[in-house]
Amino acid sequence: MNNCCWLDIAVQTPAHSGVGGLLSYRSPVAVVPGQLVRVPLGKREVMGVVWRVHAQAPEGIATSALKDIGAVLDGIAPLDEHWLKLVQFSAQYYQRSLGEVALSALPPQLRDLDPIQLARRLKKLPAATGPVHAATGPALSAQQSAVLQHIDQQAGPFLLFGNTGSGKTEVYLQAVQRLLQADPQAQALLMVPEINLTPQLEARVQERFGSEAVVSMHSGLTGPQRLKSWLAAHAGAARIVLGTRMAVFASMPQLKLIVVDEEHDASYKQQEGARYSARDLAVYRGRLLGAKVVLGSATPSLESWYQSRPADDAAGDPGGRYVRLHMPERVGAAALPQVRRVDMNHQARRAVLSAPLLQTLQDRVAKGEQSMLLLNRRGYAPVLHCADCGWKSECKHCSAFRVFHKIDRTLRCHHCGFTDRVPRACPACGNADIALMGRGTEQLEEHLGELLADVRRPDGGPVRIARIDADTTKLKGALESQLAQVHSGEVDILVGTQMIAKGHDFRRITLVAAINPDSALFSSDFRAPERLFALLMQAAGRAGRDADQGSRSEMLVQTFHPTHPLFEALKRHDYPAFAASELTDRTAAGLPPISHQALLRADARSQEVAQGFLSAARAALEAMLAAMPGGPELLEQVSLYPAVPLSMQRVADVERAQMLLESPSRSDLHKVLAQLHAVLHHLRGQPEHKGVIRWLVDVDPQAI
DNA sequence: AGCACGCCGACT
DNA sequence: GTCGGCGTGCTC
Repeated sequence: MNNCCWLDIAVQTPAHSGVGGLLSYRSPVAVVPGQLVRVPLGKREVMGVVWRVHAQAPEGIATSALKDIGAVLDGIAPLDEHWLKLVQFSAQYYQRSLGEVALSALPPQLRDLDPIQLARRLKKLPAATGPVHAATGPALSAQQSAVLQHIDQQAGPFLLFGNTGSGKTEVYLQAVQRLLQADPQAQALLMVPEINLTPQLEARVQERFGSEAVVSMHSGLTGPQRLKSWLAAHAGAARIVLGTRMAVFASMPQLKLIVVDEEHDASYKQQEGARYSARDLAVYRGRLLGAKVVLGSATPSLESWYQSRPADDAAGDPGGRYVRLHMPERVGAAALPQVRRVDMNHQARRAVLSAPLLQTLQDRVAKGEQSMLLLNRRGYAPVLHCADCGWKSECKHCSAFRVFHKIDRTLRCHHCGFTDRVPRACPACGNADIALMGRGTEQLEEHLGELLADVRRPDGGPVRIARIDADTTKLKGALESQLAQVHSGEVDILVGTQMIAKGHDFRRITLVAAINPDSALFSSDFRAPERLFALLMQAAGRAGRDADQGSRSEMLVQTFHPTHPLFEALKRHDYPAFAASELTDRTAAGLPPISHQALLRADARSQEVAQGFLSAARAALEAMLAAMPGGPELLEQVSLYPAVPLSMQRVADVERAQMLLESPSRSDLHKVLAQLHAVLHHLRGQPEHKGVIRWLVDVDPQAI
């Protein structure tokens, strides 16, 4: 056998599996790092990515134990060094195995197809396109031109802080256009938070740059579509890649510009497997490549806002690492809607719709204008309740109430999906009089129909009410068709969850109302106010985007706390004021973005086992650090909190507990996290922790 | 994670 | 007598 070399190869094995690192193989033929290969692993053959190539056999493992690699996928160019580095960084930062991150960043079809099928697929690929011709865009406003000039001249990364309607998308498109003009080989990556938002951006980008050079990457694609997009990007033929968070891992050898639209959106954080933040990885990737990175939002995350703070010489603060660019004006001079707070303390007790809101709704309907009502709770009523014995519609598998859905008379758990028919009488005491508590979108829709039954549209017809939430959009294409109804003016009042506030342009809507936003003001989640503010600002931006309607569009907020600073800032459309007050609170409490957090979570059949595992981990970690050079200093910088149940403690009969790690220093936090694997691996073998189902690490968690 | 091997209950 | 439940252990 002609032994050319020994290889370290990344294969899909999770970090906790005992073979979390790179595996060594022997190769009879020359290969290079980044090459895709098939290798034997146990009884099967899997795909791997060549990470390192050695001329000598590895130490610490018998040469006889090393297997030969299988086929080399030589029809696919090796992944470049930057991609390998991005994956390496992600794996280390988010505490997962290299192979897991590498392989999940590749299209699944690449793993599953055998080499012959793959070769056939490769042959069908379109050839690389020539220079991309861009259609002429609209004339830029002065502030758009100024922002583009900054992006041209400075290194970034940039935080583009621009109101809804200020023309951020046009800035992105022009930035791409300038890039492609300056560098005919260059590629650009545009990310949006949700799959729902890709079609409209896709249409706009294709209209400008043609469809040849544009591909999409998101989880809604079929296997073959995704493979095709990936290969086109990898080969450099796709010059513009549009996608959701997964697209941050797209192989793009000529990547020169990354745009993260609505950068504050929580969807950029992956919530399973490697829990990466695509926004943060975009910034890292940009620095790695020397590519420009533009993060855009009307309500930036406090992380990005803080990171783009100007220097304060008096306080000795050198400022953040991002460049903040501001676009305050709305294109076409459309004013932001006027915000009116309705004090619910002065309304009829338990009224869902206040008198002023009802009156305004009637007026709008009579004038033929559209309204949008936001209620962050789907279903009919959140809880079913027996007044006699106190029974509530709890889910027997989760620590949550099951929600009453009137349409099919079911009680549904929104966490585990457990569903059955609504009981006729109280299951605990037999009382036939069981009552509904609270209101969801389904009930709001029904109530509105009753309350506005006598109101007529200008054409004399009855009010038309539509509801859009996760229940009405489950079927494929349902969201699109419902949105089309709204656009065509068939709908007078749109009721929905936050789903309707995000990104969709409803040009005819002149009234937006938040029905019951108060719970976020007093949530145990410290980011709840930030999310509420972003949601309401975004919803406000939906109203009256047409200039002729802007002057009379308004937003109503029903609240028991009308003087709350959040609503004061909302009334003035003043994100900076809101951010400043939040940052003051966060600083005082030592919370992100001032500090950095990680969560260690354990799942078990019982809460005791889950917490016991975490407590043991905490003790072992402390003992280990105390004995380590530099460890005691680290422990002073990194707080290890006691294990607590998750706020959603039990889901589908699994008890969940977590331990928070917090530090003002990101690097110190990571030094501690680096010790975790060894500790947890050791604990896992002990009999008292046998009941642990799984553990996971969440770095920079989005909710604690 | 897969995928084996391995040792105890209800079926052709 | 076998099919199959998922506990335990290994994968260069």
